[in-house]
Amino acid sequence: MSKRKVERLNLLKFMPFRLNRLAAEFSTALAVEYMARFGIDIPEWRVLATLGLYDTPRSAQYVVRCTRTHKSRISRAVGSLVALGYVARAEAIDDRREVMLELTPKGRAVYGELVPLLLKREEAILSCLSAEERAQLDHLMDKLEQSFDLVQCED
Amino acid sequence: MSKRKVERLNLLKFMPFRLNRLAAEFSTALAVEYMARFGIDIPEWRVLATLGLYDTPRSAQYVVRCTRTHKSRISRAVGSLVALGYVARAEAIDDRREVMLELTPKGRAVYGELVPLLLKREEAILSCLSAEERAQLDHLMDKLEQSFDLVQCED
DNA sequence: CCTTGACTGTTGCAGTCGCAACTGTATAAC
DNA sequence: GTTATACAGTTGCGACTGCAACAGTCAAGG
Repeated sequence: MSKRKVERLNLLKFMPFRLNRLAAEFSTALAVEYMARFGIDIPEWRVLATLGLYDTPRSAQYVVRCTRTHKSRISRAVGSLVALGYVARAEAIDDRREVMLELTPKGRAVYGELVPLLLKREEAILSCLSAEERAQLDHLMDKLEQSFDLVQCED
Repeated sequence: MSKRKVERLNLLKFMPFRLNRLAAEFSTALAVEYMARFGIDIPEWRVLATLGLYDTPRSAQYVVRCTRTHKSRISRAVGSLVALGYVARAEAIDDRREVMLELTPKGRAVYGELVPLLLKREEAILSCLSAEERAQLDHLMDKLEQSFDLVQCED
């Protein structure tokens, strides 16, 4: 009796594994656009993307919340971007603990050049899905993100 | 003239970013099950899962292909698992370059204990989706994986 | 004012990762 | 048999990451 059959798990059907693989592949496919061309990596791209979305300076803390990336990672990414001349640091006037960040003209130029390339790449990858499937994907991501409380990024 | 409006990109709607975040959150939520309890990390879990699916030994190279994880990472993960007594290494008879791997009884016990826990966790996280939505998710992942050629893992 | 606690951003440190070089083995060509 | 090429797995090394400790700043309470 007993000796129940062992429950098995197919890694290829296991969602966290699949998501990790897909995310890694997706990122790698896009990274070629900014890695070599502009000398920036993923965390740096995230800072660039966050700052590029607005026309007014944002604090580092804001970037941390928006990108859900660890503050040490953001801090170092900002350091690199400043060294590259893409981002300028300035003290905040109202709260001198904060570091206000904004894109330099050079940084804006890179942003303006990079965004269409990345959107085109994303589009190319998602082109294996129909319009309806893409809407589904968007919807599913929304729901999963909400269940993880990943959505807060107030303006 | 000119000075076209700069195309912008909302990171929160950008699929590679969303996938990365979701994958990280998903993995973290599951990692608590095996990290503390059995002292293994993600690459080690992948090896365990691959070997646990079958009753016969597999080569390290097989695990590499199946998990799409770099061979150095697999090599080190196997080292840890051997040290923990979960996995046994043996030379292959037909090709002495290969290292054949199989779970020890202790490793099988861990696998048998771990799998239900992980499936339960996965289930809990995906429970925010309806049955239809889950089928959609599965289908979308399949299509995206195929477009990346992530599917090959022959038996 | 002064103390306490909280918050922002930086940095030292230890752990992890991927690349590339290396060892040992197999296979093919001669 | 010998040589050359290809492959499996390991390991040293440099790069990156997160954690925790830290310095500087702010706000509240006595």
